[in-house]
Amino acid sequence: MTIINDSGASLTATIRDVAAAAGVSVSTVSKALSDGYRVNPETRARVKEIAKSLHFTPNRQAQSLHSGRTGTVGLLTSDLDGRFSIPVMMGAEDAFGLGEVSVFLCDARGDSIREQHHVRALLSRRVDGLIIVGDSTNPRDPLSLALPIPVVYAYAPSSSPDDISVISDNVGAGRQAAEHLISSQRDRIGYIAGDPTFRAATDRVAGATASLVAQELEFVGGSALYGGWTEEWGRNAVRHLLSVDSLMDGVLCGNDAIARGVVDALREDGYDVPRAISVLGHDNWELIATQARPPLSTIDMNLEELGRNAARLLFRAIDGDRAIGTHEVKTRLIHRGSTSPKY
Amino acid sequence: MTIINDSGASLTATIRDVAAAAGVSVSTVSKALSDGYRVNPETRARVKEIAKSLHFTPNRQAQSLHSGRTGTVGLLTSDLDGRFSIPVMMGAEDAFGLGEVSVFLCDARGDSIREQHHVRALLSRRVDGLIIVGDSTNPRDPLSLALPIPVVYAYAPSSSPDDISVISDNVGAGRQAAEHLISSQRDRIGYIAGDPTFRAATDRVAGATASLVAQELEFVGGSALYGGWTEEWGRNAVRHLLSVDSLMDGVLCGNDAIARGVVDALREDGYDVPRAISVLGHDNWELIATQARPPLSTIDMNLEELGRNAARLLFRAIDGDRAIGTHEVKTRLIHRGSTSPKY
DNA sequence: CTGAAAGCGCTTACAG
DNA sequence: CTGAAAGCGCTTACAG
Repeated sequence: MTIINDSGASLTATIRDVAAAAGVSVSTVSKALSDGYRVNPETRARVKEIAKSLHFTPNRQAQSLHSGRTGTVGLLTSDLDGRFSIPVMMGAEDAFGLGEVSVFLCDARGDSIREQHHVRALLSRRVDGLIIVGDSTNPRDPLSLALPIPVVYAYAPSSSPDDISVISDNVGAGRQAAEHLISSQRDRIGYIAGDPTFRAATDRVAGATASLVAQELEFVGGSALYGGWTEEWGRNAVRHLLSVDSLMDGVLCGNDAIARGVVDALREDGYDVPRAISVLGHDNWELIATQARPPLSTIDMNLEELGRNAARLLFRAIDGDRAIGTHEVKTRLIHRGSTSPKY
Repeated sequence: MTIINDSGASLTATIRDVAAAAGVSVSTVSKALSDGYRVNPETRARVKEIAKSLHFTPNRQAQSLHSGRTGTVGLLTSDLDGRFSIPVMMGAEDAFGLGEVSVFLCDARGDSIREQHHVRALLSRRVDGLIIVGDSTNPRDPLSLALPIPVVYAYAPSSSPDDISVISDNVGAGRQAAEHLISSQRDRIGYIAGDPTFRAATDRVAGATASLVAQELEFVGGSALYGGWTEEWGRNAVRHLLSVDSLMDGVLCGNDAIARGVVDALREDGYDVPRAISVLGHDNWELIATQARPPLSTIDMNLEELGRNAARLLFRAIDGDRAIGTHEVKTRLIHRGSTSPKY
């Protein structure tokens, strides 16, 4: 948008305005502003001076016509209101923003038609690459269009091994969780898992199971209890587990909502958390975890780091180095009040 | 990024490739693809056919050199992880996405240096306009740079009356909350407010106070109790209020976290929510509100609508119609289990 | 060291 | 109806 003022000059100056004001040619202005070109130091100084006084900002759209790169990237999410995609996006935005690239945000709202539509729009803007961030850890179908630019799948991996994906190490997270309880001398551990249709739920259970087995332990009741991701499920399930083993001393939970339900039920039933029974969640949802009584120990997925990695992998791919395969980011134990040594 | 295949043809076709393949001039292709130009129907059909087979997508960057508009807009947020900015952004993205405009996302992280940096980057990309999404309802200083493009402030209004701002009607929200309790035959109402340095806290109290006064009522203890936005504050404050008036029959809370603390404390102390004491929150944070026992009635700020309005106002401004001033969006009562008629 | 020219991918009067 | 030309804002060999 160009606004013309009284004197007829454009409010957003072009390189020609600068050239005219400096009394040199357009090409000289271009070189003077670019560094790395041989230009008389005085000329350069004067041009820069004038460019600044005119608030000249080179038009990146025009520049990109030459470089072939636009310095833009598309971030395509399937659920903007998702608790998982936001931190991933923050990380990516952060990694890109430091360089010179700007990110286009598109929300497909879980609709593949909408997704295609957005991809086309992004292509017409000649983005240099694409990050597809998913809303669950379940693998997803790769984009159906053949794209002339690199794509990185974040959080939800592509189901194709030839694509570039970055995910959380949920199996490792499960292991990390179990090891934390085991190292706190807990040996009667129950597992209250989330919705079994979610890969995150089963992966976490798998990791935890492996750790128990390594210690020749097994879960209270023989195996993990699957349900939903809610507090209510946590409350109900923990009471059931206690009816199976009244001496249970540790509970692993599929996420923090479940864990919160568990600590609420235990407190109401007169159990001492964390001394008698330690409780560990997943996801580190601050809103829930910090306000619980006691505040929840939990496993953080390092989602911002995941987003940063996705950005880095995309950079590499844009530079021709496609690191195909699924890259995992390590999780991190957050120690709060719901876990402690037994004695 | 252009990938060259075996035959030497560019993978991302240009208008010249189409022209060559169709045996017509570049200008004819341009017109054929644009509709609204007089072109032989057969030529047009053939050109479209070929364009499609070549996967031709016009380069919007190049197009914008002529139109003066890029069809892009900047969304500058001060806290991407904020619970408030996300829905606002969703609304804006939604309103823009339906048209032909793409949105650049920038997260300033509450840092005004970073903000300036992002604004400059956006300017160099020649965005047609800017939406500044705040992280609280407190008015903020307008952008210091003089911009050649329109700006809309969302959620946090600009402190300048000459700017365009869209906010939630928090005074109205407070009124709506109080009227809901009053119409449920509650007449001994306490108010547990949030952090008094937040405009949202004081606005909501102001609205509720006005409604009570209109009924010749006053809050338990004479006035609202300010504290923090936490569950713990809610638990402590409600017990204090009960010590002041053991017959209190309604509690208005500054947000849902406070309300959740309140219902927890009441349940633990043996009060019947909602019959004996009704409790109402603000913000409609699903994660907290739906999981509370009972689920929380609350006031929703319609943030997506706020975002959509911001987008519409920006559209208008880009078209030359700057609706300056502060536009309010109405809030909405969400009725769940924590409020009910008294008898 | 500086500038005229060609060109990036497209559009739009203007001739024919 | 079609195409050659000029131009949008910039960059980059190429002469001078």
